[in-house]
Amino acid sequence: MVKLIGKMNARHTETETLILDAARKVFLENGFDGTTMQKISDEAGINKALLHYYFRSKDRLFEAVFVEAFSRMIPNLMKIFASEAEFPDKIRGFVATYISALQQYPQIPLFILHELHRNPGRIIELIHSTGMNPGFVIQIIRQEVRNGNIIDIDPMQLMVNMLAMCIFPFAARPMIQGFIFNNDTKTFEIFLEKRKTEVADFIIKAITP
Amino acid sequence: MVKLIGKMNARHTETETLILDAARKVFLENGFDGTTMQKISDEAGINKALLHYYFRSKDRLFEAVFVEAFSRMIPNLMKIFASEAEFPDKIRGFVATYISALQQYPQIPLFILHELHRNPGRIIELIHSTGMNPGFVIQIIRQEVRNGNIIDIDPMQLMVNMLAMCIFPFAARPMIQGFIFNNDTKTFEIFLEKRKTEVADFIIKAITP
DNA sequence: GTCTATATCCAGATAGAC
DNA sequence: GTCTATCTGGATATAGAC
Repeated sequence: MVKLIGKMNARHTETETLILDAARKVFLENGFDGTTMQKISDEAGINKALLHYYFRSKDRLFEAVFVEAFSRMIPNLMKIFASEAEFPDKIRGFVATYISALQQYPQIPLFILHELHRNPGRIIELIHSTGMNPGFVIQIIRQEVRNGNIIDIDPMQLMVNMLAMCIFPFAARPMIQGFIFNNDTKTFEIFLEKRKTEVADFIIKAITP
Repeated sequence: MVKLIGKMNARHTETETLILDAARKVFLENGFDGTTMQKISDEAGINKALLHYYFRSKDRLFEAVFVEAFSRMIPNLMKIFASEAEFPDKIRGFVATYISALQQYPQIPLFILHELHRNPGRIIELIHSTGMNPGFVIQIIRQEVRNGNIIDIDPMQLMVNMLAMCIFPFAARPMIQGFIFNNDTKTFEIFLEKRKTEVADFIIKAITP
């Protein structure tokens, strides 16, 4: 009994976690089509057949990784907009927190964008499963416009602008780093760090009346 | 001789063009890993073996498509910045022209971003082969800052902001359309149309002193 | 130049020993 | 639960007939 409790409390067995870690790494780097079960089992240091023992198919294993990554991409950052802070401070909080979150998993944006393109149908299921609601932020923005706190701007456009400036640098990293920074990783990271405040300032200046 | 001239003037034979058109379509939609030679030959309505007759391998065929797409992605829009127009008008021209260009090939952004991620080394060759120079635009912006025509902003940050707001909506279309527009294609297209002026206004307001 | 047929390889998945 | 061995399908690529 005592032994069992120890085992039951762990949501995953050791091997299962080992596999998921390896799968996350390989899938995020190479996408679904670019990933083979062999690569994953090599990364995990176990046998290929074990993958099928724990997760029945490549699809199921991918789904586990994708859902996890997706929930990180659409974070509960929305809560920042629900706070009582002034609107400009909400912007500042959102931008800084979001960029910081993405810095921890920089491959997620491109991964999600590519896989959503491959299978757009998956979106609908996932929207509901994450329980997030973009319409909420839209409402907040609309209210700020009505109150005259910000200029008359389409909330959708503002929201996409915000997301674009936060997410794009991660998805386009090879291009930006290669073109503009002569492939210097360090410079690019400083650039990202500065964006946490620069982007917020940029947006705020654009929308204050 | 006369017959030959007719043939020589055509850069590609009929079949070659047929293959390239099909390859472009399939590669842009599915990426390198998601594409099979079978799909391409089906799309072209010819035999699989013919692909290898005209282009030796899948890699070579892909390269032809990629280079063409890449040169569209990094357009000679840079020339707009070389004109004698006022800086705000340059912004307006760039945004409107770039978004219009992308509307014609909406899958290009995600395709390029994904493939560059898969093979970043390819960038260096291509930067030179296209003969484009991002440093040029940076210089223009820096000059405007010096002249006091725009606020003191890091030219790199401004440039990335500009590119992000133009390109991101195309790369993230399934997400934006699915989340914000309830999967309504028509609404999304109107949204894009409006961005041609909205984004420019947004940027100009953010950078005018 | 265009086809059919085939060689070769590697992927995902399963069977069965331990 | 973990391994080796193997099945089966589908991929790129080539050989050779027409």
